[in-house]
Amino acid sequence: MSSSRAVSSNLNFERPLVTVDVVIFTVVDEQLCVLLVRRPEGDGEPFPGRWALPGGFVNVHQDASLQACAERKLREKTGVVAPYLEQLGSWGDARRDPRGWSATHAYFALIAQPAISTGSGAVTEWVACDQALRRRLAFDHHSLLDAAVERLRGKVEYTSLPAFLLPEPFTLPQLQRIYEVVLGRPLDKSAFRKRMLDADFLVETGTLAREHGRPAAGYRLRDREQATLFPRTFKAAE
Amino acid sequence: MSSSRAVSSNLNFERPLVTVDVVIFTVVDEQLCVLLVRRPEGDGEPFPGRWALPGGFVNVHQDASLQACAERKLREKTGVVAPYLEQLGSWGDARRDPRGWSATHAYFALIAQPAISTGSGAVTEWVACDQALRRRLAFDHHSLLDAAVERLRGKVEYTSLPAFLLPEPFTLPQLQRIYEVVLGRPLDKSAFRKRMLDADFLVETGTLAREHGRPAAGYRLRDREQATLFPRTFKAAE
DNA sequence: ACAATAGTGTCTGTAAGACAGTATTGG
DNA sequence: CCAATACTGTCTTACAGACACTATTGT
Repeated sequence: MSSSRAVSSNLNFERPLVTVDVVIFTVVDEQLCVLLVRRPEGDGEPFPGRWALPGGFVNVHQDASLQACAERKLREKTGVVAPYLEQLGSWGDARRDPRGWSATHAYFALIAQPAISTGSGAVTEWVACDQALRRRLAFDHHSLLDAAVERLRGKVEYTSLPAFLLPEPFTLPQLQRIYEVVLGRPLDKSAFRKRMLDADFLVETGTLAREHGRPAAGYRLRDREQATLFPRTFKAAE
Repeated sequence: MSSSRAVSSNLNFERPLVTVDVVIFTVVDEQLCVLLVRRPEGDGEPFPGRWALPGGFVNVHQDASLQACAERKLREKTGVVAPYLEQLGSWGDARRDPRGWSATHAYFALIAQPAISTGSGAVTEWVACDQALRRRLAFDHHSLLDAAVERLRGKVEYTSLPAFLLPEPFTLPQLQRIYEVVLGRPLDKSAFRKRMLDADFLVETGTLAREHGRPAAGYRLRDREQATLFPRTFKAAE
């Protein structure tokens, strides 16, 4: 397609740089964490040594689509193949990258556990979200991360999204903990259980023993492709 | 910024084409409509003569940002300056444009009325959404339009978005009609009014006379920058 | 007075939150 | 038996929906 066909209309104008960045969330020690990578120190590199979200240029010969590009970045950094992956939005202007007018396509991913923290050569680190937002990140990655956290927090109020942060099978008390971690407030056990089970997005898979106390029922997601919407938010807006 | 500074890192790879498309909604005759433009017939133009969403290449010298670019497209086609404008998402892959790997940033706008239907030279038309989705549109614009309609329909269930489709001041019965048009089902008057007034996003501006019957109270939006979220959807999910 | 439209009051059903209760495991 | 955790039942409250009612205009 992009090879030989002569096109008479004028395409000889300057094109922006096109990148994809991925905000990868997981939960470690009951804390919502995001994956950061260190920018290289090479000559001419923007923001050398700064922490940044994993990402990079779209390779028009390697990447079939933006989504495929995001999946590639995620795979390269974490080894995870089939995560929950959702487009977050795009950020593009003349000044966000010193190398020129650039537009980045941001995705956000929810994965179960840092399967491999160090994949390729780059230095990567899981950082608690609140802490990551206090660091001086490269480019406008503070904005991207902020938007991602806000979107996640918002959606947690009325979707099953947090279930994608847990390895399967999981128990309802575990899931409730995740909700509470992301929302930053406690939830009522009875209401939580009724809500999850009524939404009918979980499949029971047997009983899971824990260290102490009564074993809990194990569950997995009926559909790992998309989240379920609840008819209401958790607490009425005020 | 993009001028003279020598950068040693290698930027000599092929860059995708970067465009912005805008899905512009309005309501005409109690129908949700979208603005379409006819593709030019020139030699080498993709999809000559087909209907498409208004949009075009990002001009790195003219557009300060993607959002500014979308506002420019909207202004050029409709003359509208300050609409509700929200990013919809991005579509990018190797095949959507025959001229090469391209990525488009889609926005969706809600405006009050086709102030000027014909701005620049291009042929433009307001088309009812359902009908537009049955036409064969250029590029992957069917997908973009479909996503925009779905997003709008979805958000109408729990946000004040439809208010941006009306010229101010408007009345509650008018607003309810818009909700019903977009949702495609009738709503209860009492419940609707309670919900709108409780959400506290409207400001009363006096009384508006109509052709027949009792005059209605006029309202305008307290904040034209963003929509208000309701705590529940209109009808419980089933 | 009547048509037409705007706006209100009242009842009911549903579901979330609060919270106390019961159930099942290991030591 | 006790600690610890999982799960359930019951009561209350909030609010959306249904629907009948009242209010205000023009003719």
